[in-house]
Amino acid sequence: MNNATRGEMEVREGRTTIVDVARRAGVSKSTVSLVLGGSSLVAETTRERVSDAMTELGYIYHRGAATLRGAKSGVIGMVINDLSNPFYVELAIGIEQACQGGAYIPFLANTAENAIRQQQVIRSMREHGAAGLVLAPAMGSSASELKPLLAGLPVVQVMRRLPGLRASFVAPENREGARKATAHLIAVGHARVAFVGGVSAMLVREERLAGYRLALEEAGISLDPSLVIETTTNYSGGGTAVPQLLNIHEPATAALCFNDVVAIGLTRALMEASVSVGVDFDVIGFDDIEEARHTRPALSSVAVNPRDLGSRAAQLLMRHLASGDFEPEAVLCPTTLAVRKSCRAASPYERVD
Amino acid sequence: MNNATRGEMEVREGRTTIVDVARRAGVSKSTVSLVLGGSSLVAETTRERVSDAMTELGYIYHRGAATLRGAKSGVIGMVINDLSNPFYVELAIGIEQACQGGAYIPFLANTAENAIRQQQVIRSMREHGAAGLVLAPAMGSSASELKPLLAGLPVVQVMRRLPGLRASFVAPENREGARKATAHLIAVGHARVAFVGGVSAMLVREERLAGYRLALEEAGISLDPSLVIETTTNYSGGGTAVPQLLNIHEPATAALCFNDVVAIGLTRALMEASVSVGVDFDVIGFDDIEEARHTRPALSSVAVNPRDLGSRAAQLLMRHLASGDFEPEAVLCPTTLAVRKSCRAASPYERVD
DNA sequence: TTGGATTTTTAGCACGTTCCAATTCCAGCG
DNA sequence: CGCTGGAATTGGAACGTGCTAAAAATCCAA
Repeated sequence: MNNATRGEMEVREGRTTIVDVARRAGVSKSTVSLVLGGSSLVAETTRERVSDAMTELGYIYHRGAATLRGAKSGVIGMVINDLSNPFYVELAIGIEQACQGGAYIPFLANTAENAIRQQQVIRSMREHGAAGLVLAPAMGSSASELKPLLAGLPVVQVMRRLPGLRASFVAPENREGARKATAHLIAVGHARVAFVGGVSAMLVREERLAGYRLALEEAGISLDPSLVIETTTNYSGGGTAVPQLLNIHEPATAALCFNDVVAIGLTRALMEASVSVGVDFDVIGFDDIEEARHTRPALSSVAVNPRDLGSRAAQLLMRHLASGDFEPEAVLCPTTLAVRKSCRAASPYERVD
Repeated sequence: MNNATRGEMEVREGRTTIVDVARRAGVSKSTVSLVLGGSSLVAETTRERVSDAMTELGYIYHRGAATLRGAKSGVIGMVINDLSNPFYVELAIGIEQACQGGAYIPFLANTAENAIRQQQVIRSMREHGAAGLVLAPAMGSSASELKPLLAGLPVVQVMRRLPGLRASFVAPENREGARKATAHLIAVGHARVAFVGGVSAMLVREERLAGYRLALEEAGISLDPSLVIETTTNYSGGGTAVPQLLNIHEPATAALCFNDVVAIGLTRALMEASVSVGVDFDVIGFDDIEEARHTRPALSSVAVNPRDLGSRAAQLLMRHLASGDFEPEAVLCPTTLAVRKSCRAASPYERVD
């Protein structure tokens, strides 16, 4: 058996290439390339012969070799700050869904709120030729450290905006959502409404707090700084606020919380202190996570719809990619107030369940 | 201004390459390559000069071009069946953590239990040169459809095993966990213990059911088929089981559930039917998700520790990659029984909170 | 059959990197 | 001064794919 005939049978050492397929199908590699590109220049019978050869040999397209020639990779990177937070998981799923059927496949990486890791991950995505990025920036990361890494790459920021970074931005209407919720609490009769959760360094909190202030102002209620309470943003954080809400001269009778997790923590602590939430004290959260529907009493919340947010971010990115125009754009997504048992209802916000 | 001098100043059109860096640093491209590889063959001063040139030009390594020469990409793919399930998110985080500091960066893709999408995603990962895969197979996918796609690629399956696929496998000790939990219910005095949730097609359920059977057998209790109840695996599924548990000749007094979500649904439905869980009726779930700690009464559960599972899967994959030996291996992770308020406690399982 | 128009296929180069062998450099030695 | 040998650097040849210009094949009407 000589080399020539063995060449036909032999399973080639390395990866099967376009040339192997071409040999098997009895055409040139260029024809195979045309088939891969779905060109109409190739005859139906030839196309089939080539396709068969590909499946027979288990051919796998080599994107690295393609990007070498300047082809776009078809990958968009999702760089997410905290996957242990269900909110951001929903966001990621929204991005993914928007990519369905489109020309892009999304790959997800978690930075776990770690700026160093965020750099690694972005670098790695670029090295692999990602066409664009949806970025939910990690806490403590700055525009200056990311600028050189992101140069020339279309980026859409979600939820958090890095001041100084020239890139598109998609976020919920934090201010308007907080205003609506606070106004609702005032409308059902509360005069002492608190704002609970988060620390002052957080940009998102500033926006929500601004909405809270605006609603008070509109109702002619002057802001009492002792009713704005900073806490850690977890279950226990909500609990720690209880004494500051109740053990004061004029106790608060309602609270808008920075997010649902804080609100749930607050609710539990109030119930344990024999304050009946939804009757003696009204609570509204923010984000409307899945759990809000399942706690007792069910938590009212400003619904942000993270899937929608993710989906819009992805769509914006794909628009940038399709047009080649990376001019930054800002998209604000409307919020809705979901009123449940944890606060009183009144028109136009009736209970949703 | 002639071309030669302009060449120095000009910002090159496309991507900055290793050659641009070499020119800037006044060395050959080979030297730059050596610096990139961290070779000890290059003098310290030269290395610095090259590094400076790289940052000045904003050079980004082109992995595609590298893999062309046979270099490994340093990427491992996590193909996960359902990211809207917190359990699998934890699993993914475990994989990620195990990769920290290692030579590999994990990229995550969600298949949403969709076999077609799973194929696309795996194909895409291979096209980008993933060195290996951690795969949590989508429901309804089969070994035969994946075999050609996975040929030659080291793969570690987690949680679910595709019969017929020659690949490593990492899973919790489902059988032993279910046995322990059932034995505990029997030990605290129950004679009528039910198994609730899932449908018979699910392999994982079969394993857990086997452990349940084994515990009954060990206690000399004969299996009552009417106490093995199939339901959908969601909150409402647990609720539908209540009549079948209570409206029979000898009602069940305890239940081991297929997973925590079913168990929580069952608990709610029982409480609404005025059956006090943890007093009149004992419930144990499976997986020990975060929510188990937060529902009232807190849910007892067989803790699977998904992070550990993910981390072991990643470690196994990296061992395969390092050794080049892809001989399949099976790893079973021990489970622990976390006893909380939803069932009675007894030595050696005292309440954990 | 012929000439031109149209369809189909081909050969060859470019891309950014790594590997290999070859070359230069330099200090130390006889 | 030439020689040696190790350290440092270099040039060139791949690698697998996409694109382009051009060759080849086919078709059609006269």
